[in-house]
Amino acid sequence: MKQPLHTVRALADEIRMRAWKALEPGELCLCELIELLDRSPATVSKHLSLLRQAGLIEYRKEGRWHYYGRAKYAGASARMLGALDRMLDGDDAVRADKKHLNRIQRKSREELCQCYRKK
Amino acid sequence: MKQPLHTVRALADEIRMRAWKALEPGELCLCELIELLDRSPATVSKHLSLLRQAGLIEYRKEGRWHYYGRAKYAGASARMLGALDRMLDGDDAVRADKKHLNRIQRKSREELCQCYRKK
DNA sequence: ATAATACTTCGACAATTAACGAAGTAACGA
DNA sequence: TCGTTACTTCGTTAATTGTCGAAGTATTAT
Repeated sequence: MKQPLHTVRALADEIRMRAWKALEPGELCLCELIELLDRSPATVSKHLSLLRQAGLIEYRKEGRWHYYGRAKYAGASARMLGALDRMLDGDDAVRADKKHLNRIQRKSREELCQCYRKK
Repeated sequence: MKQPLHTVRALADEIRMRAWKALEPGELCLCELIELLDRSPATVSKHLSLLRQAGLIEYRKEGRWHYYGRAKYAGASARMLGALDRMLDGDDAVRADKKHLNRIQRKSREELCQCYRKK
């Protein structure tokens, strides 16, 4: 039961499912995900660490920035996750996130990460 | 986000994932699932009602017995659930359940459903 | 050095969920 | 009709999970 359950549980949360889907085209910096998901840095960080524990995403540090991206999947996992991607393509929230992410990525680094200075 | 999340959440529990997998070959009576999953009737019934709300299983009544079986899936859902089935095939707990279920199904109706008389 | 930035981890609290006994319902049997 | 059986729903309790502020860490800037 271990691995499939672990994988499914990791995706069984709105924030984590949206984050995972947002990483389909490529890696993102945490600050972009914070802005996209509209949660505190601590919360987003914790969700991503959960996805990481499940082996669904990886991350690399580049100076101060932490980039998260999908892991490589194989076998039945890959097929399951691929099918889930297709299920999510039609979803309203996912499409809203896509638009939102486009706007976010047009911003500069200075405009982003405002979340740390906001108060 | 609605449907895919609903589906994934329904499966994000050990008992429900085992129940769902146990229904792959065909429908089962609740008392068989109670014996298999080793939980109280109330607990098993509630888990199955959750799977039903997610559209993953259906049930029909035949006299006093309630038979649960998988729903028909289509499109990306079908592919996702099919891949999940393959992921689960290798799992130890799933294989133990298969053996256990074989033994359970050799029992008569009178031997089964002892769970209601046990105390 | 010192200060700021971009995060993560910790600790606390609130909300959600799993579990089951007890009470309720529907079907069958005497 | 009255009891029994097979189950569901309800109500409570315990455990888990989501959330975020505060404190901690690593990296860059001055």
